[in-house]
Amino acid sequence: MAMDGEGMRETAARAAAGVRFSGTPLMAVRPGSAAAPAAGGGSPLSLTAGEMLYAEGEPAEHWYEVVAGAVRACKLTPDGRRQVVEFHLPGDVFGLDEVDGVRGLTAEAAAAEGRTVVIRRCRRRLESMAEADPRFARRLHEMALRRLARAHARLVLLGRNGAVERVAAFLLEMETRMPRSDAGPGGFCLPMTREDVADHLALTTETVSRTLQMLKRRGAIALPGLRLVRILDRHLLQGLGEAAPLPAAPLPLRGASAPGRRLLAA
Amino acid sequence: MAMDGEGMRETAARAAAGVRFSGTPLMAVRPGSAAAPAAGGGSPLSLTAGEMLYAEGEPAEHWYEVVAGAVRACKLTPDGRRQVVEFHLPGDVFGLDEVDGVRGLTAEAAAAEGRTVVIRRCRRRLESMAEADPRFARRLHEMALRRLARAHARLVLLGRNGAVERVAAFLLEMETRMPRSDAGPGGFCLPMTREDVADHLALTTETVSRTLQMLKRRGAIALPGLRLVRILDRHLLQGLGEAAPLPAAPLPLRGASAPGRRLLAA
DNA sequence: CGTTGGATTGAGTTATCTCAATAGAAGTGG
DNA sequence: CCACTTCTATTGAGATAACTCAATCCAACG
Repeated sequence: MAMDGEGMRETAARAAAGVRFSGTPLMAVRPGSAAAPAAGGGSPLSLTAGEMLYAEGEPAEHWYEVVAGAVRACKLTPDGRRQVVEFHLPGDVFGLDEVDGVRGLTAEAAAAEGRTVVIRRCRRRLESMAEADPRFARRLHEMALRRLARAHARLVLLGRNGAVERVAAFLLEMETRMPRSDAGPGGFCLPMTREDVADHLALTTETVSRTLQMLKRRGAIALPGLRLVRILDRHLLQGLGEAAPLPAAPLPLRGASAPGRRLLAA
Repeated sequence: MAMDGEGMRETAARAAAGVRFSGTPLMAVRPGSAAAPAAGGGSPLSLTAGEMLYAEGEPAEHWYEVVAGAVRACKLTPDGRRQVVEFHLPGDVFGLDEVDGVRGLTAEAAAAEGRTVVIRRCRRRLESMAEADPRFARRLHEMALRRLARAHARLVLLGRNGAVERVAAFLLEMETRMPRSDAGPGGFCLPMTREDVADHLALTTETVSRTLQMLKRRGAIALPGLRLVRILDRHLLQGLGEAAPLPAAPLPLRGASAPGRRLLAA
């Protein structure tokens, strides 16, 4: 597996240098900075696959940083349907977008191989920091806005794209977010099961599986291992991930919905 | 139409008393408050159906408040597909969730009858206010978090619900957000076309139409006019809007996807 | 080496989409 | 005020992408 021994220590070291969300450090640990103490403290938690960190509706007392593995943030419907709203990967922070101090999502360890490690810290402390330092508060606000923009992009993906486009977009996103440790260039390890991917893309495991195999047959990706993916033809994948092939002459300027056609076959 | 003459003046008056987003006033105009001048100023704009306020990618210089009609905030794909991410209704403010000062969504007047009226104000001024008053900055942050939670709820709706559930949820939401001016108790006017609704719920106009007619046949709603809706059986709608009917004995605790079955017929 | 849980593959079903036609409002100009 | 156009909404019939159910495969693990 990718996230143990050397690999894991490397990730932990990077985390110690500054908490990140999507590439922007939340708290750069400059010596003497107000942020330094909070970045230093915190309790590491080690979770096995499926373990829950918190559930929707609970009071929100902590926020978290992923060190290794992956966390899924999901909504559950009373009848057992599940929507994975977001995956949190090593370096990401999560659990600080709560309204009125109540969890809006459920967070569970997703990584199926190895353990998922997170660092837990106090929300109260973060809040007092934000009150003391307006620039820090602004940073938090900006992070929330970025997540909002992300959620909007996902709405389009789920609302207006077919299975091929969803899976292609997901693979391209994961490639940029995961450390490319295995499988050479363009290769990475998916830290979650097909079921998790399906619940994220609003598909079934069967459709995810079939779509991956189709992308492989088409030469867009290679699947060197159960969880390993290597991007072979990024351009092809991007084409599939962005839109359906444009219709020729009678361009439907307002045809709002038209998922990719005839793409699973051959 | 509902939003002219008396009705419209009423809405404008309410707006003058304080800018609201989803029930929480953004700037309560207390005499002498720092917020008062900003709430007072601003240029009113009158738009005809389809007119664009701003487009994705443009620099974001202003924010807006809806006075009458409705605004749709949408994403457009290069091939003409559209996803209405949110509708902004009278009393709502929008256009202040931008990342790096660039529009992430396109905003257009949606209301098909009458004109859409918005008030435009300077983002710069809002930002300096936020810098001056941490409590105000906090309010802005909270509003963003609320919109994020809303986006998450919509992800579930689009990802894990069938057409009936989406339409039912939409009607219930609109009932709470729209002024109940026409059509008596539980009655309101949809300020957008079926196409807008379809692009919001990720359906086609045909499916929206068929679903509405089905809800009418079932006695859940009445459709006294083209755009008028009256909720007759809120309980039934809520049942349809929340989840598919629970399967009897063999409960699929992990069956993640199962859109409502056999609901369009009869 | 058998067991277990995830992943894949196959065959049939269906909810929703597409295409096409009709019906109804709203607006325009004589 | 009434034809005429135009846009929106509804209804019908057939096509299809994705789902469901079911079987098999495979890797990991005890």
